[in-house]
Amino acid sequence: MPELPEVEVTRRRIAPLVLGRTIVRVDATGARPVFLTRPARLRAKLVGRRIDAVERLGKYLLLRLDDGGVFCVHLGMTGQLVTAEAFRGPRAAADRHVHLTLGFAGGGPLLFLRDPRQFGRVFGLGQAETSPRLERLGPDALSIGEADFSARLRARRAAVKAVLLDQKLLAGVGNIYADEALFAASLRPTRRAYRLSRDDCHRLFEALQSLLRRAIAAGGTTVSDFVHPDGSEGAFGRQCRVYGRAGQPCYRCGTPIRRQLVAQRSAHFCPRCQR
DNA sequence: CACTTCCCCTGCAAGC
DNA sequence: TGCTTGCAGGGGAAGT
Repeated sequence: MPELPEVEVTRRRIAPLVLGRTIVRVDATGARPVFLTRPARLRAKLVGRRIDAVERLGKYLLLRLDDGGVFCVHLGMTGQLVTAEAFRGPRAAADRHVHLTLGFAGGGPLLFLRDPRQFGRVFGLGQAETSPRLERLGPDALSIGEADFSARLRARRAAVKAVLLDQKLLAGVGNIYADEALFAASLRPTRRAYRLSRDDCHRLFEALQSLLRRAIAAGGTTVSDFVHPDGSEGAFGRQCRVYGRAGQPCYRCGTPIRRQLVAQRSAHFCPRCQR
């Protein structure tokens, strides 16, 4: 599922395709839950606008428009922002999971939002508009400093896994990278955040930073449905140490990896290496 | 306020 | 084989 690295990879790949281009076509298929801004209104906000910047905040993609507005995209769990070359079997027009198509002036490629489970969300903001969804977000996981990270973690009593997943605290971390970072820092997902030592926080911070950067460099993780805009897959999945490995031996000590629900989400960890 | 539980949606795997 | 059931998950809303 797209987390910070996958969204960042998507941002880097679509930026050269859409930057400076003017949107001339917005096809939206029905009133799906993905449209926080209804299709007709979204069309009115986007058609004729030029894309001046492609930014990312946590797991949100922000396409800045030439009138000061912003087109916001969250890929949810199975969302993909892809061009026509990503479609191998059914063409885009016949794909019932394509909810939005953007066409650009001057021969730019079509950009499709495809999302089978429809947990993704799109919305448009006018120049003076703000969104509580964006305002709620904590600092981006790649730009936060260690002192702020530690202070925020230790202010919470919940399980450290649940805290890492809380976007109000830290934006961008999802289930895969939370599990992998906790493994790299030798911390159990169930540890209470406020009981972490300075050294625990230090190791977790370093593990998370390193992990996110390596994942971006590898093109993200293809678990579930994430693909690049051209349909190719991320290569980081092969580097997972615990995620999706329940019952298989820990790469460090051989103990079977355990899966346990934490905050209603499956947590994967090594019961021997992580304390 | 802090934290937990439930729910949206579809594809896939497991069970009968 | 073909059906049903359960599970996966981001994050908002409702509940404790």
